[in-house]
Amino acid sequence: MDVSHLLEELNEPQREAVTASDGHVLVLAGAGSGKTRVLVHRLAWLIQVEHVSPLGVLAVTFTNKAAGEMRERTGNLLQVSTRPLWIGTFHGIAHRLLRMHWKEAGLPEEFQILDSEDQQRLLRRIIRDEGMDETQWPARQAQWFINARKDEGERPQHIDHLDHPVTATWAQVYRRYEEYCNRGGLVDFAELLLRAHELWLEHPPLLDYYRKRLGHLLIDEFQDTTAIQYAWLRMLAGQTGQVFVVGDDDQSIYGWRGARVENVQHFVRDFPDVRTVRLEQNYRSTGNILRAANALIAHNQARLGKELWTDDPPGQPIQLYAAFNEQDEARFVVDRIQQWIDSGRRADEAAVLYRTTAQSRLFEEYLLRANIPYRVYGGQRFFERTEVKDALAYLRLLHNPNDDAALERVINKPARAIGQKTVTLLREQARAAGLTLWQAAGAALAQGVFATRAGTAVAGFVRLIESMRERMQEWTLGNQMQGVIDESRLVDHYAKEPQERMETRFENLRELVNAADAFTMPQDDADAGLNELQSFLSHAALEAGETQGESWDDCVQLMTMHSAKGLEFPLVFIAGMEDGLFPHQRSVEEAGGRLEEERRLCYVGMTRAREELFLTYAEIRRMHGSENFCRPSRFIDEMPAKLLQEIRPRMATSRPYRPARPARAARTSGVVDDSWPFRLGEPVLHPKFGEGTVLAFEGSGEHTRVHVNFPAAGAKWLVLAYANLQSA
DNA sequence: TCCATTGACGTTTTT
DNA sequence: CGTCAATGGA
Repeated sequence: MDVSHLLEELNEPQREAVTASDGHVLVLAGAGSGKTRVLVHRLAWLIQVEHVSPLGVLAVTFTNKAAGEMRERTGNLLQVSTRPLWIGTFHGIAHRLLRMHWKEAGLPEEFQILDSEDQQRLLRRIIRDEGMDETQWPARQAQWFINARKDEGERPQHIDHLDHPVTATWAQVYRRYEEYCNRGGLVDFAELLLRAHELWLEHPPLLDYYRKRLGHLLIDEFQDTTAIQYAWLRMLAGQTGQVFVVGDDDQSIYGWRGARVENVQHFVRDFPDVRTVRLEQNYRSTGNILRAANALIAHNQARLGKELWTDDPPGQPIQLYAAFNEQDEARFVVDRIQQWIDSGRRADEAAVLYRTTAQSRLFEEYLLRANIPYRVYGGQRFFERTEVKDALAYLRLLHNPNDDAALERVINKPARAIGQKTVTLLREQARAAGLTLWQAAGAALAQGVFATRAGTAVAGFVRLIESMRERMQEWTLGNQMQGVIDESRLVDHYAKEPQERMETRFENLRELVNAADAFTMPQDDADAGLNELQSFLSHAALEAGETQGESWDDCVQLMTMHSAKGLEFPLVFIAGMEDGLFPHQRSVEEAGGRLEEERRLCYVGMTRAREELFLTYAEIRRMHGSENFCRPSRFIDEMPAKLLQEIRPRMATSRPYRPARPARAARTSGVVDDSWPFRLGEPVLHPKFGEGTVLAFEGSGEHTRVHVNFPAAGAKWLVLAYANLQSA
């Protein structure tokens, strides 16, 4: 069989990885080195050349997007249906296993997935019920504790250091939380993985079946695997499974949420005869960008070692802009994007990357003002919106009324006279009897525990849910969705909100009905024995939808460096290159390699750029309400100076204070902004207020306003045309 | 039950 | 400074 099409587009190391036979493979794939291509070609190679059955391959990724992309590209390459291939996220695969073997996993057939918001609400509930002080024991921290334990594969009984009072308290919360979840058939994200692991651990015949069936395992983004994921993988591989992992230790940026880079080293240790292949040829960025990124990452100690190179020309130097303050930074970035667009390039080729989400605000403001369309990644997703989750909660109750998280959410939405008092009573009853809220409501009604009014209200709610359950059984999914929205009168609840808010909520609910209407159950779910409703609800939890529903067309891309991983753009700005912000103060202070992770994040950010890379920082930045003098990021100093070009000489005069900052090498004189009559930071003279310092500009033409700080009169916004300012 | 004021907090996020 | 959540008065 002619297999040249599988190999001809590959370079030597890529080919070596794709065609490796017998044994395990570790591919250390640098940024932009064709990682996905290698995975896809490997998959195709196994099937077409080694004649492995498509049913015998499992390919695991971290995100749904990556899984979808792998499936699509594999389909294109193989020109056959990818249906039988098991490609999915760790969570998706674990979920499927639990659905197929719910009995063995000790779950009710109708178990539901809790997303992190549900989880947090439930924990808040438990902490209150336990009579704990919420300010001292925040639900967020409980969530962090429990998920971290689960990521390590630990149940409450496995927890060490119970003599430590804090640990003991959280362990107790963990225990209570488990009880709640087990009663209601609720499974959070971390639980999916842990249960799937335990499923095999406790059912050797089952494990044996999967070991025999899945002889080839492919894992993407291996540096991001957690302890439990690695344990799960090892277990599945056993002595016979062939494992092919792809990862980059230099791009490990999720250590803070349980990812373990060490797994890359462990892999070589734990599996026999691992063949390691390095992909170092980069097909994305210019030579200068790669040289700077290489130099930066070389400052990390704990590395397997890798150096990116390219056949392409060096390109432009990396441009460094020292902004006066954060406004000036945003202004500069937006100006440059405007120039890019004016030169005939597209807006969506430009990306602004930053360390913290809060930084997006100013860029949005300036882009809005400049009339440049933009898109912010990482906002709320469709299935996470309040109204969508409310409506879904009703649907969940139809499916499983013992779902406490769903019941609590909507029992008084819209207001049905079931107030705080009644709900508290209900919870106490449930807790005392070890029942779910739904069961407790039934029992309390039978025993006449409630006052008359409350009793009527609760009975009304119970009847509502029961009647919907009975009547909607055979309805289509779309009709069920519309049905619960109508009959719950959920819209009453939003009707009193401000007009605009209300309209978006209604719009989203219509959209949700459309989504339910259009939903077709994936074959995988059908195979796992799910009904359509189960499948839809799981889909909503596991794939919360695109970050922003809006159109994708020709928008400047704003996102954190974390969200930028895996993407690439011709023009990239990394903003806020200041010590304390990036690397972040918290990471610098914390021991244990946090700084190295920040450096890797910077490396990830830089290697997103194809053609041009700008680094910007502000000398003064307003943070938490007060002005801070900033030192440029240490990462800038870790790049070779000859690859950097400073765009504007730092202002030599006019600042009242000088930040403590080591003197930097001589600067090339660059472009001075000439669109305004004064420079930022320049001293000016006002006839009435005296001498002041220019802080910012706003607007253009005769509407230009200027922000000037007068030591005598304070900071003022003045209309430039009338202010009669002179250079001092 | 609802809105408005007050207060605490401030890194990164997918599933 | 800006956001979000919780509390308290009408």
